[in-house]
Amino acid sequence: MNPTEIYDALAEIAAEPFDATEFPFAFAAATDGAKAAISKLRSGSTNKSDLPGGVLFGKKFHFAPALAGMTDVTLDQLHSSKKTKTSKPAILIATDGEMISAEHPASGDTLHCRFDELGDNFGFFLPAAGKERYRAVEENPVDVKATGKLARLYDTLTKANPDWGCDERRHEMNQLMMRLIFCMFAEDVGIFPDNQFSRLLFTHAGDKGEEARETIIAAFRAMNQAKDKRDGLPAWTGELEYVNGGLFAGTIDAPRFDAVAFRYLREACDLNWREINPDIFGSMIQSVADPKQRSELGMHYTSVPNIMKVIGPLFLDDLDAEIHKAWDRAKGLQQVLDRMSRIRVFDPACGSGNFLVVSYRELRARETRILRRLEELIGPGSLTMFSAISISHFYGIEIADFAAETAKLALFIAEYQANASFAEIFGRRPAALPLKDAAHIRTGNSLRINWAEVCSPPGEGEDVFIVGNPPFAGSTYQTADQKDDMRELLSGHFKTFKDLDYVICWFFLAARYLRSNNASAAFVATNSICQGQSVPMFWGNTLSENFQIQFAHRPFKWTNNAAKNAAVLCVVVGISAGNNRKKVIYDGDLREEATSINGYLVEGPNVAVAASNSALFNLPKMYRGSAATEGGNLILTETEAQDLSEQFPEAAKFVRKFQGSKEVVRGEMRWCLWIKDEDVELAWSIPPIAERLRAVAKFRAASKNAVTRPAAETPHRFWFISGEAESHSILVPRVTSERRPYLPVVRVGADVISSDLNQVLYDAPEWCIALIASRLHIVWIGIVCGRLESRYRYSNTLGWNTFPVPKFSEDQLEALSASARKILRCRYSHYPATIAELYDPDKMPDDLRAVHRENDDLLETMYIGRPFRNDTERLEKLFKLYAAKVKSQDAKGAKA
DNA sequence: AATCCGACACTCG
DNA sequence: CGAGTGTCGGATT
Repeated sequence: MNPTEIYDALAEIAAEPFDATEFPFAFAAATDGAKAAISKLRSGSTNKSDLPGGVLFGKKFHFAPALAGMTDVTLDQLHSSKKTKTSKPAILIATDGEMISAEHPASGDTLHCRFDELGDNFGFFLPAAGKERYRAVEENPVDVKATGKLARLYDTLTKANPDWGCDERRHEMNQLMMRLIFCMFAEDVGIFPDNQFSRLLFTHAGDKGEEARETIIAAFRAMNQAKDKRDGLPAWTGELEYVNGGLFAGTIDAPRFDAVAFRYLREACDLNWREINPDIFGSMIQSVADPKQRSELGMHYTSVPNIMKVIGPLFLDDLDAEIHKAWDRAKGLQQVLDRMSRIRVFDPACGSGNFLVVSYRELRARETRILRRLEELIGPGSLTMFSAISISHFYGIEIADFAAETAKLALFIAEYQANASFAEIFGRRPAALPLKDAAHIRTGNSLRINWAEVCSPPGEGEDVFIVGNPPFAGSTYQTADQKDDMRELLSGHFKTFKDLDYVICWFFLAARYLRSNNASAAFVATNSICQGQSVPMFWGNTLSENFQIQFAHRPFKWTNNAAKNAAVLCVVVGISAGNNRKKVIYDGDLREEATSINGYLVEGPNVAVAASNSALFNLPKMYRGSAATEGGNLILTETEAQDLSEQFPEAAKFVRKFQGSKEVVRGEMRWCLWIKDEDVELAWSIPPIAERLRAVAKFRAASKNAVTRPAAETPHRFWFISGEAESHSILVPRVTSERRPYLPVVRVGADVISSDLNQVLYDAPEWCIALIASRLHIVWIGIVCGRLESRYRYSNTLGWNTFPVPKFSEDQLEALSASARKILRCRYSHYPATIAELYDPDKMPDDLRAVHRENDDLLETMYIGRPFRNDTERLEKLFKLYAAKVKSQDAKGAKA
C-alpha cells in the first residue's frame, strides 16, 4: 500500500461509527496488514497484548481501548506495558472513539487528535505499515494531503473519461488541474471573496456532480472575461472575479465528473490551501499525473538548501555584498534596486519550478529589505513604488507538460505570497486580480530548443542567470531518446562523448549561451562529471580563456525530504565566460577562494589526466582480472566446491580459488570452474558441471549486450581472461572504501584466479606493492580516477598507467621491495586480522602504521630528497611530473 | 579485446 | 532502516 491508500483507508475508519472491538483489526487492515495475519490476530493466537481489550500486532502496533476521556491514561499504560517492551511495536494507539492518543516509541513523538481526524494524521501511523514516516508530512501536511487528493481526482477523472487520459488531451487535463488548484488556493487566501468558487460550484453542479462539467466550464470562461463582457454565460457567473493572466486563456473544457470524482473534488476544496508551500508542493504534485512517480514522491526534487548552493554563489551573494556596501546611501540602494529589476532567471530543466520560485522569493525578500531601509533613510511614506521584480523575469523549459503547468502556477502563488508579506510590512499591495504577468515556461525538450529564443540574451546592464538541476543518466541508464539528444548535440564537438552523463548536455548548452552573452550559469550535477574519464573528455576540452568554472561545491550527498532519497553524490558547478573575478570552492562548510578551478573541482590549472593504454613511466603492465559474465554459474561457494570435488573427484582439477575485491579485503575465498579448452569434453561429461555450463550458455545468449552473446558458444570459459600467473599475482580491488588511509593491495599465489573486480599485476616485482600501498598513490588515485559515490575506484588506464614515478636505480628498487616485504610481514604478524580490520582508520595497529610511514618516507625521498609535507605538495609534484611527461611524449609524437 | 560506470545495490548491525 | 562498502554486466571504444 502506498501512503495515499493508507490515508484513504484510515479516513474511512474515521468516518464509520466507532466499535472498540472491531477497530484494531480495521486499523491493521488499513496499515497494510496481511489478511491471514489479521484473522490469526482476531482469533487471539498471535495477540500478545497484556492490557484488557488490547491488541498487540507483532512489530506493527499495540492498541488498547480507553474509557471515555481517558486516552492519555491508556497510552501511558501502553507505554509501560511489559509486552510493549518485548515486542517493540512501531506505534502505540489508544482511543475512546472520541479522541485518539498515540505514540511513536522509537522517536517519542506523540499525537493527540479527534477520532475523525485519523485519516488526516496518516503520516503518523505509517510506521505501523512498515514505512518510515514521510518527513515532509511533519513539515507541511497540507502539501501531502493535497497531493493525495489530487492524485485521486486525476485517476478517477481519467478513468471515467478515457479520452482525457490520452496524449492529445493530456495538456488540457493538466490545465484543468492547475486552474482548479488556483481557484482553491485563491478562495482560501482571499483573492476570491468568501469561498466564492466552491460555493458556486457546489450550488450549481448538482448533488453528485451531474452538472459539474458545465459549471466548471462556465466558471472558467467567466474568469477569462472582464465582468461586463459575460454575455451568454449563466447569470450566477456574474460575481466571479476576472482572473486572466494566461491562466484561463486558451481552450476551456472539462471532463465529466462521476460521483467519486466529484467527492474528491469536494474534499480537495475543503483543504486549507493557504498553507501550501509552492517550492515543495510543486515537486510533489508532479507525481499526480505520473503514477510511476508516486512511489518516489518527490525523490528528485531539489531541496531549498541545495537550491541555495546554486543561486547563492551565482548571484545572491554578490547582491548581498552590493546591498551591504550601499546600506547607508539612498542613491546607492536605488541603484541596486534598479539592477535587481533587470535580473532574469532561467531554468532550462525547471520541473515544477523550484529554482524559479526560490529565486523569486529570495529576490523579493532582498527588495523588501532595501525598501524598508530606504524609508528609514528618506522618511516613511516617501516611497510609493511597489515591487519591480516581476514573475515575467523568470524563464523555464520543461519536458513534462504537467510539471510545466505546475511551474507557472507555483510562481503565481509565490507572487501572491510575496505580495502578502509586502502588504504586512508596507500596508500596500497591488490588486491581486486580474493576473498581469506570467512566467515564461516552455514545454519541450530543452536540448532541442534554442535557449536564446526562450530567454532572450541580456542586453547592456541586464543579467541572465541560468540555474537548475537537470536529469542525470550515465550511459547504461540513458534511454534511446536521450542517446539521440546527446549525439545530435555533442558529435562533432567531442572525439568521444557517449560515456558522458546526460547532464553534461546542459553545461554544453549553457556554455554556448554565455559565450556570446553576459550571463553565467550553475547546475546541480552528479559528481561523476568531475571525476575520472569525464574530466579529460569534457572539461579538459572545454575550459579555456573565455570559459571557466567560476565556483564549485565539492561532492555532497543528495538529500531532500522525500521518504526515499536518490543514491548519488552531487556537485554544483558554476560557469562563466572568461572574467577575472575570484573563483570560489565550497567543500562542506568550508569556503576557499582560488585563482582557477579545474575539472576535478580543485584549485589549479586546467589539467585533465587522460586514460592511457600503456604505462607512461615504465611500470609493469597492469590488467583487469578475469570477467566471468555467467549469471553466477561458474562461481562456487566453499561448500559447493567441496561437494563437487567429493562427488566427482575428476572435477577437482576444474575447481580453482577465486577472489574478487570483497574477498581480498575481508580475507575470504570463493571458488570457480576454470576449464581449459582441451578439457572441454571431460568437463561436459560431469553432470553438475554440464548443468552449470548449459545455464551459462543460456544466460549469455539472452544478454542485451551484443558483445556477450557470442560467448554463449564457449560457456566453459570466462567471458574475458586477462592472464594467468606463473608464480604470484598482486591484486588491487577496483572499488574500495574511502575511509582507509592506504589502498588495499595483496599478494596471492598463482593458484588464485582474480575476478575482474580487482586490477592485477601478474608475476610483477614486489616493489610495485610499495608503490601501490603508498600515500602518494592513494592521493593520485583519489584525484584522477573515478569514484563510486565517494568510494575509491582503481583504474589501470587512468591511475596506474599515468602514475608518475622518478627513474629508480636498482638499489632503490631493492629498497622498495624490502619495504614491501616489511609491510606484508607486519600484516602477517597480526594474523588472522583481515585487510578491512588492519586498515580500519580507527583500529589500525601502530606497528603497521609505522612501517607504512617508513615506506612513504623512503619512496618520497626518491622524488624530492625528503618526505612531502602534505597532500597538496604531493599532488603538485605528481602533476608536474605528469605534465612534463605528456609534453615530451607530444613532442615525440609530433616528430614521428 | 578491454574498460568505466552506476539519481546504484547490496548487507549487516 | 540507514550507514557502510563493493557486485555485476551493459555500453562503449
